[in-house]
Amino acid sequence: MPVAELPITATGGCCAPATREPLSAEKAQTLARSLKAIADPARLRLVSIVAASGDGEVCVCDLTEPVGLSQPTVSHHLKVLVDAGILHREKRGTWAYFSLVPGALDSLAGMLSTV
Amino acid sequence: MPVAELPITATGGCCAPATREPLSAEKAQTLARSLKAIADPARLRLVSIVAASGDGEVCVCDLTEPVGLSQPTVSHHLKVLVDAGILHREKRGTWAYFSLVPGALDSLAGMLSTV
DNA sequence: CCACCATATCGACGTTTGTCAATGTCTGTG
DNA sequence: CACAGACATTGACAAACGTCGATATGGTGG
Repeated sequence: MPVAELPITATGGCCAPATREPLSAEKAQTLARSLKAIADPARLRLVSIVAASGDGEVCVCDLTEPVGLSQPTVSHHLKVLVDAGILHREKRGTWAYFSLVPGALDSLAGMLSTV
Repeated sequence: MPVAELPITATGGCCAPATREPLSAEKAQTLARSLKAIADPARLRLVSIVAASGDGEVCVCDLTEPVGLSQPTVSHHLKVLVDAGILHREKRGTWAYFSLVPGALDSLAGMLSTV
């Protein structure tokens, strides 16, 4: 499930109870899936490289060498990140350009700190 | 490595360059290790239950039933969370009480959103 | 001291994950 | 059209992971 579709927990609301409700099994499942997508050193570095790039767009050929992994492996990691809604893929001609989905990481971070 | 020991990235500093440096392999490795610790539905629920408890302390016997897992499995997950610096274990008599390490999840969330 | 209870550890098992080589697909070029 | 280059997909394999039953440990109460 893309990060953007994850339900936001009770924004606003003046009277949150002192003891919150624990996560349901389903919400824990979906949140864990998103976190698993980013909880990998290679994928963290890939996301980091995309985020650090000046124009916010990187093609696979620019990613293979910095992480020191084969092209199929990098492609696999990118697919995981795209499926999780963290990266966006845009194919132009022969190349595929990847960019950060705005707010995706922040959304994940927010849900993590309110678990 | 406990979350508390993870280096904080460049707090302050007025002149961060426009394009940040990508994560080093070592930092990606340690951050991934911490994220993996929390990126599991059972562990998310365990942390959630501890966080939602009124007095902030829960013993294992109170955790086994809500997550629907065997006692050894719950004990294993709790060990992972303690080793990651997310939960704190205090043994009093026969029982072991678990509590959230203050700021651990927030620290993780912060590093996640600045990757 | 012995039996009991809560918890931790061990050993085993099936599943998932990360990785690569080989191959497929599509696009631009000679 | 044939070829080359960029990327995706497939298949295979080892390593890591989640889970449980059995067992060990260590404090409590009779």
